[in-house]
Amino acid sequence: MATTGASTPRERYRAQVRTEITERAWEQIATAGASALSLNAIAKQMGISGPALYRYFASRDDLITELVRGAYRSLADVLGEASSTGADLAGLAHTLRGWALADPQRYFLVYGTPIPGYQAPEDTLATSSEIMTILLDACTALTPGNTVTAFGTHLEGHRDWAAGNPAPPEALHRFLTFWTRMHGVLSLELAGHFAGMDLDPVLLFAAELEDLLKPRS
Amino acid sequence: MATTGASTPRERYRAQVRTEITERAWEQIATAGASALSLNAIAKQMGISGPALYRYFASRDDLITELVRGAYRSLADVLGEASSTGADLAGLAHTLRGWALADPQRYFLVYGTPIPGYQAPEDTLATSSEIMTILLDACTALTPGNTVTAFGTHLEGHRDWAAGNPAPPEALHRFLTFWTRMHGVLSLELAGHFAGMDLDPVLLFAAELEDLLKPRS
DNA sequence: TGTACATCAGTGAACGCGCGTTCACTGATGTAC
DNA sequence: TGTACATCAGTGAACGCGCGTTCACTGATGTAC
Repeated sequence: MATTGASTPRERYRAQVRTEITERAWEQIATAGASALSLNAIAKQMGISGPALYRYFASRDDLITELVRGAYRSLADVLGEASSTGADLAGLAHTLRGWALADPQRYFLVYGTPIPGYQAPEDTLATSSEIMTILLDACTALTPGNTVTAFGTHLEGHRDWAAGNPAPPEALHRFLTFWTRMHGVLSLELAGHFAGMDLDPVLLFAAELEDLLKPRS
Repeated sequence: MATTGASTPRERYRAQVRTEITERAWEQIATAGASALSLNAIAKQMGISGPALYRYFASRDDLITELVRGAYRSLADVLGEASSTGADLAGLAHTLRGWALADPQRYFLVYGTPIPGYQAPEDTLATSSEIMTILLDACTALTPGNTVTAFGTHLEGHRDWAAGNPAPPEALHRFLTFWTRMHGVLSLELAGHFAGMDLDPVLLFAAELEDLLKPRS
């Protein structure tokens, strides 16, 4: 929760209205999906005229960009918080799951179907790295004594994305496995693909996590 | 490739135009995403007037439904073909990957971010079962001698979705693991999340597949 | 084979709608002296 | 404390646009005798 420097009444008011706009925007996304986001609809819901929103966001794209930024930021914050209070990889996994379930459309805005042509703002790359770093460190804490896999060896030669993180190859491999497996279970669960199957998604999640935590051959 | 009963010239013509409409629709989805699908735009691209499309599809939703149906059908066909020519679980995995890479937006239409409020047509449930059956059988062929997991035991009591398939609990568990892990790698790859990372997605896919094929403890 | 009729693909005008965005404005809030 | 001025949030009218969909129609294709 980064504190803004706002201090004058006007600045506080502006910040408050901006916040309300983004809240309404999230509500709308949850109801009809990100592509149905409409500035006029948000204004109507807030009881103000459409053009008034242009005092707060330069365009519709600008608002979406802000939402994307907020989603990344929120995930980085929640994982950072968990990690700094001692959570290990299993704890982070449950934090991630809680964050995803709290607002599925927020999860999908970041990790779901990309809108062809839409480019995420550059500064989300930094937040994305922040998230990876937290998870990668948790993987490093878990790997001592593991055998290096073939894929781990590949990664050792292609580790630019790890941004200087000294994680050993086993940790790099485990991080990717963690990411893709958690995403696999979560995204199918959130998309409702297990809905008619009468199975308990949390048990599947737990089983995948347990397998992930085992020492690797 | 189920053969339609069409025989008169008019029926053949109709089928051909319907096909062209869906082809243009796919092109448009690939360019701007499923939510941007516009009947008028398709008509313009085909050089005919907008209302003419109503001879072929009752509404925009009807067209989308047809696309969804086609996507499921196509995957079931391609997996069925592979399976009936002797492919094992690994072969099916590569078939799935090939199908997904051939048209990412088609993959996402089925397994991607759901559009809140949109209901897939009921008959896709049958095709979905068809897909599951093929994969489940391949899992069954792989499981003899494996230990039953806790999650496998849970599934034994919640196997209605397997539609009478006599797969043992280990196979049920392995099927779900197969599904979520493949989806995890594929959907992140197709969404471009590995793009800036300079790693080879096919190696990650292969590593996950290899792990999946190992006997389970 | 030729004529009379039915079918049906495609047209063009029209409908109401909601969208993003601009612009000149009013009126309230804050600032300077 | 009171007045003069500047800032700026919000309004309402207007813009052009593309959408899905309907309707009465024209003209070509197919069918029946």
